[in-house]
Amino acid sequence: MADRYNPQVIEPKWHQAWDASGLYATRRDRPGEKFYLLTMLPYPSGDLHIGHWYPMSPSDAVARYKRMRGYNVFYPIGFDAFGLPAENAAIKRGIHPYQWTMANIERMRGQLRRMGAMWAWDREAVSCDPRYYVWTQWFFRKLYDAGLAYRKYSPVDFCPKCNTTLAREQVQGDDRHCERCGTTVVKKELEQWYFRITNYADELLDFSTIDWPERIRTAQTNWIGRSEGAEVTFTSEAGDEILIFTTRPDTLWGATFMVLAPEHPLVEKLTTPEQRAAVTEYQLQASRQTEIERSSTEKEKTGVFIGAYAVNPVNDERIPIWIADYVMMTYGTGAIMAVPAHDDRDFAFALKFGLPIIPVIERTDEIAKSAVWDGSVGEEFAAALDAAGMAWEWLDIPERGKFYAVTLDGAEQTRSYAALLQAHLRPGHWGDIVGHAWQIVFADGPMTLTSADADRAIMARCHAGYEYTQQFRTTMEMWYATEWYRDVLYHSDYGTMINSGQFTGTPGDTAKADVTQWLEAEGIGKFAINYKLRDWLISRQRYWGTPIPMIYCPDCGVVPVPYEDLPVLLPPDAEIPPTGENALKFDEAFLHVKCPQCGNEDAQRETDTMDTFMCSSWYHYAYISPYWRAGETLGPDDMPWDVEAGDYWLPVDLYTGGPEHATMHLLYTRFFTKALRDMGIVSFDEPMLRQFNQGIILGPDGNRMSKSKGNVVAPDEWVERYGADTVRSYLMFIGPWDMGGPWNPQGIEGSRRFLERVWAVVLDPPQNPEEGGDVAEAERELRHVTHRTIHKVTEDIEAFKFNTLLSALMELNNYLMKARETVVYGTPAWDEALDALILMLAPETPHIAEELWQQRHGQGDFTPEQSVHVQPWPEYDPELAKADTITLVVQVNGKLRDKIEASADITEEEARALALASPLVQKWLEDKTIRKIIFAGGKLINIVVG
RNA sequence: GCCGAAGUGGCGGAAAGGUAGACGCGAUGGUCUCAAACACCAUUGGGGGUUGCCCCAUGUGGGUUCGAUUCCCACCUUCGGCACCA
Repeated sequence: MADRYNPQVIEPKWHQAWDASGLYATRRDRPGEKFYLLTMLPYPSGDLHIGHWYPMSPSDAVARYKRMRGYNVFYPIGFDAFGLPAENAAIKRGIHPYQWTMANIERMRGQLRRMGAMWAWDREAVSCDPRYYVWTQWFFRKLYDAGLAYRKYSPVDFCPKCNTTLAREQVQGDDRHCERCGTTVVKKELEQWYFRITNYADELLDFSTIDWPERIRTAQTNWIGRSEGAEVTFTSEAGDEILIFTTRPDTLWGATFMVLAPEHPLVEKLTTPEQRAAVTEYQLQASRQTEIERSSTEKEKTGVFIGAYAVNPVNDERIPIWIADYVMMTYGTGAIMAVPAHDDRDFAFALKFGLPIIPVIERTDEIAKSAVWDGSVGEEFAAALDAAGMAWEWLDIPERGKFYAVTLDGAEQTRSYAALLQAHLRPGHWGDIVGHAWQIVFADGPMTLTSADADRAIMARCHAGYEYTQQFRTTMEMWYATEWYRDVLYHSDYGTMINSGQFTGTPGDTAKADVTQWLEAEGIGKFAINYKLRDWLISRQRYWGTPIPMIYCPDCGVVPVPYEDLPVLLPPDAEIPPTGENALKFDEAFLHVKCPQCGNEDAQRETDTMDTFMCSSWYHYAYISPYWRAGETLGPDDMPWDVEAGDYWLPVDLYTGGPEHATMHLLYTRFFTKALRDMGIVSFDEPMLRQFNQGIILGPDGNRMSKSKGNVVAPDEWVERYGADTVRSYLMFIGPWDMGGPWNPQGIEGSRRFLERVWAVVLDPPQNPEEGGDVAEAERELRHVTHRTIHKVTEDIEAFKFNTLLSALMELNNYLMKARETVVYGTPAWDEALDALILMLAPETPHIAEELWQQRHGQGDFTPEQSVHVQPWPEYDPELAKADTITLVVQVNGKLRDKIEASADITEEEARALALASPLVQKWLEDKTIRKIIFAGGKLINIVVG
């Protein structure tokens, strides 16, 4: 009997042997292609939980697999070591952020090594090391020199608790809270540094050269938010030009008012004295708004009329100008034309404030509705509707009574209905048609809602004729009161233009382009594109980050730190103020500096540090040659890594990580590479060719793991109990890698049992061997099973389907357990099967695979050439995988009726004969005629009877 | 509201348009044991039955097909992200 499987012994043993033999040193001498596999670098928060292992175990398996396939694999790791938690820990515990971070990194290195991953530790890079951040600063300077970094005085989101500004991506939720600590952010006016990521907006929308998950591409596309439309100049009555952006120039004729953002610069000038007080009050309220925690997501529209009017340039209509907080100063031009008939926000605003709503685009479905109140027409109306084939029903509104609710389909029917209605109306009464047409039909003829003037005329007649309508300010408001109408009152279709002067009748598919062209010809407006994407705000008012290498001189102004003076070092002895304020502001030695341009002694350093996403935008380059040229003097023409090595390894072939970075890190790093390309530093357009996002491992209760829920799974204790191989394989077995799922503390037992059984199959002799049997046949069957498994496992690992990969290996092992007791034990086919099993386990469970491989093939002292992890991946032989017999599935009308063992190369003729001969099948054919027989894929036959 | 993902046994989950529930967990019964644990063997979607059988079942309702968990249409639910972007 061999020793029992004891991971506590073999795992440390192999860690040591692998390290000592240099097995995982990065090599370029293998015959195959290079493969740069990158997994998102961890933040050293202190403890690794199982959530860190979840992305890393499968990534490591892929790296190992690729190596067995002959690739030169580069699989580096490092630490994203700047950031707020270190500073907060410093305040709380009186430890310097550097010490805190380094202690955590040391602890995590140990935990990561216990996983047995094949990381290239010789290429480790830590972003808070001055030898690292000197290059982060160098990149900042290059971006500055390229005009991609600029400083702007602007209102920014500021977290009072973290004491720093946040990028737009880092502010979340309706209450606009800080991503990190949950505190509601405030607006602050500060001088801040930005990167011009917006220069690359269009290029960032192009994913054609990279294989990234759809959800990431969609998230980035939505985030960049490109819209095409037009900029159009409206003019105030006093002659001020008000520029607006619209995606719907085809709706210009329906603009019945304008809305400016409360902070729009023209508000001051345009506001009339009578409205001044109300406007100022509203502006104040709006500016405070982000500071107030909003309790509800209901966004009731608010706004104030500023007293002034503008002229709609397409039809010379005089329209009022309002301010409202639903218009953002930061998007477009900060001013809009409001087209309430075809924009839901404008529609809600107009309804609330009684502004006219004039449809200028036809519905594409041509549906119309008409409500005719009981008594407005004679009783013969119902029969007339039926005779004309018009759909109607009686509806009853308790306070208002009954009405004929007529639904009309198409222009033709709507027209004839208008005539029919008019003919049946009693004197002094009316009925409305809404949707495809917009009319009030009176006994003496219809009035149509074609303009704001028409709206006023209609209301005047209604008010005079029927007291009930006097509560309504506009025709649309009156119609809106009938609930049954609501779904046809507003739409945003691209339909045929109506009520639009010379453009009336322009079809929806060309309307936008036609109007834009005309606007340009008339000099009223021009084609324009807008993005939601804003420039990347990188300034952080914190100590623990990369100092921004800039100097402010009383004489020269903003002066960049010369390349040769880099790095600007963080003062290691800085005192972290308990308030969380930036220690650099109080560090006299850091702060005061001589101007590098004019020598003025009163210059000051920039005290802000960079967003840590700057560090992670280029870490995959740092790994190429970590701490490159440390201590040397740098210049603008240097290369930030070993070019020869970079040319070999770059770009990243596969990037694995979480999808939560979709609009931050993954967008920034693409921008960064494109900027480097334009500087001539790299020659490719995208940093990572392929990306795969894993899911989230949940707590045993199915919830996200968090300290507050008390459901965090710590890997250390599980490794102690079961070994790293069991933890690794269980994490891969739970389910599809990209789906995540709950950690089941009982489920892991199965993974451990599986490895125990592998151990037993490989090392233990038969327990109750069977006597006799056909050896050749048994070998053929075993080879069939082995090669089918190789095929399946190879396909699965290529597709990152580790759960089904492992279940295939379990099946093979289950088969071997039974086969061990037969004559096949000890045959060449048996040995081949054991080797294949071990080789296929090597990527997922590297320690047990190494141990078993060495027990079978080891020759004394371990050398890296002998390792299971450099053996070639088993070859799949399709001939051997083929089975001799199949189970022919026989269906009658698609229902399973019999299964018949048959030769694998059975012909359709033979299959028919077999199937029809089956008594189980014949039962279902009695009294029936065979209509058709389908023979599919050599494994199924379906008899169709009727 | 918009975008994305997903609904299959008691649970995690399998199924190139072709035997629904692979593999594993749990459960039940058995072997071993003084006993327990481990291990091993058997059973394990629901219902019926004449027990070498049948019916029902993949969120709901339709459709395409000889055949649908898979494709199409509509809807419901859950999770994740974005959210007044003109």
